[in-house]
Amino acid sequence: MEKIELETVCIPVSVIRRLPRYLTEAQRLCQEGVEWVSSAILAKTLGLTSSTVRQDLSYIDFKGISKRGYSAIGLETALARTLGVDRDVVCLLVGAGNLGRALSMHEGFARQGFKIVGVFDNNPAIVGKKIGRFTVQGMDDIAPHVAAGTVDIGIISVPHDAAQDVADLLIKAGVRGLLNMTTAHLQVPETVSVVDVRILLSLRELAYRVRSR
Amino acid sequence: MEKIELETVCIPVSVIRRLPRYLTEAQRLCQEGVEWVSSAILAKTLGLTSSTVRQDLSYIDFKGISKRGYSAIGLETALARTLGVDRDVVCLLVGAGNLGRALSMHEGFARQGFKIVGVFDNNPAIVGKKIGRFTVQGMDDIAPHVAAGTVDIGIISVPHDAAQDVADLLIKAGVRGLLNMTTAHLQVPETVSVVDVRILLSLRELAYRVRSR
DNA sequence: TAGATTGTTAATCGATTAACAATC
DNA sequence: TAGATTGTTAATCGATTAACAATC
Repeated sequence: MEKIELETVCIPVSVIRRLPRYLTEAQRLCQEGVEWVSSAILAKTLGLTSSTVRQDLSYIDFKGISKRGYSAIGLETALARTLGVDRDVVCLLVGAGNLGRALSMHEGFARQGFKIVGVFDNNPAIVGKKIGRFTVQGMDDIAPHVAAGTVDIGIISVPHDAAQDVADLLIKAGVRGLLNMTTAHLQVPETVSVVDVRILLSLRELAYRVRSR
Repeated sequence: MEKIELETVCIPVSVIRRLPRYLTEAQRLCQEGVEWVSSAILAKTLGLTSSTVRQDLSYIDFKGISKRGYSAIGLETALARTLGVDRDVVCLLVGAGNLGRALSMHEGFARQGFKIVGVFDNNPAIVGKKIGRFTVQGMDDIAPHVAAGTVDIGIISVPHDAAQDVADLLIKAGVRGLLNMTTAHLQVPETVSVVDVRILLSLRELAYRVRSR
């Protein structure tokens, strides 16, 4: 009785967080016409050790070559495949305050394959208003939008106290990934992924570090 | 020959990152009139284990009480003192694109003690324009501004390729802490602290996690 | 008092780094 | 060939979790 091992190697979260940075750097190197890059150079550029770089890259389906290093193009291709960069990621944005507005108008995201397809807010004074190329929609419009099944990610940029309700609503509608821009901790079922971007907490961390010297 | 131990306990970065979250929660509890909170409840609310909570809180100058837990007010006070929340943190913002504009107009930061005192950009088409209550200044105005010695933090929200130059300029002017909103890795001397907020990388991480299920 | 909850020590877990044989 | 650089294993480091005596 043999076991067929379906080599779906699980990539640790710590590595996943760095892969996009290698991709960005590989793209840059390709643009500049650089053909080969060593783990030592990559490490220097990204603030890592060469050991970490080699460990990380061992997770993707791509091999370097002794004495030469990694092919920039090969690296870019393999990382893009691993991260699924070829396909657009469809996002909904909830919360049309200053931050939400900035995110919805940020061309950088669209250029990198993150397409915002709807902006929502619960404030009647804002609903119906134009923000860049979007017309702000009410919260009731979220569910039908998600129902189409094309939405990958919900971006939450509402006040702290509204965050959990918005998360619940998005999850109920079927969204499986949340980018949490609030200071709240979101309680979600196992099937849903959350990544936190907490600018205020980062500022506090920084303030502490600057002062304690 | 005795050694006098100056108990300046160094708080690990992992703990520092969580302290602001305890503070936010303690403030909320106080507002709601809650007097006592246990490590188990705090853990539940913040998505941690009670063990982690007790370990973390052991670093601040404040003790809980067996059977009752932590006094919400005492916790708030001690955390505020540890994090230096009483004093305003003075920030400069460099890069008046969508993101920079949003940050400069975000009242939440000011309310939490982070005062932006100047917005700068190298684009002559933007310099002199009004953004909220700010008039965008040119890059040459940064150095004299910092020279006054009151600036704690520089916030960098410029394109990837300009990030390092801006960091160098801010550091040369005397800034000791940088909030990096770009995808670039900043090379800085040991005396300077950097905290990264990389929204695009967070989006990529999330996209990967949503897809690999 | 009995029981709940802390503070702290020890055990576990995972991530990073070091080391080195394989190899181009 | 000699030397540089990879891929991978083993060692280290640090963070998280478990356990439990102290204690209110």
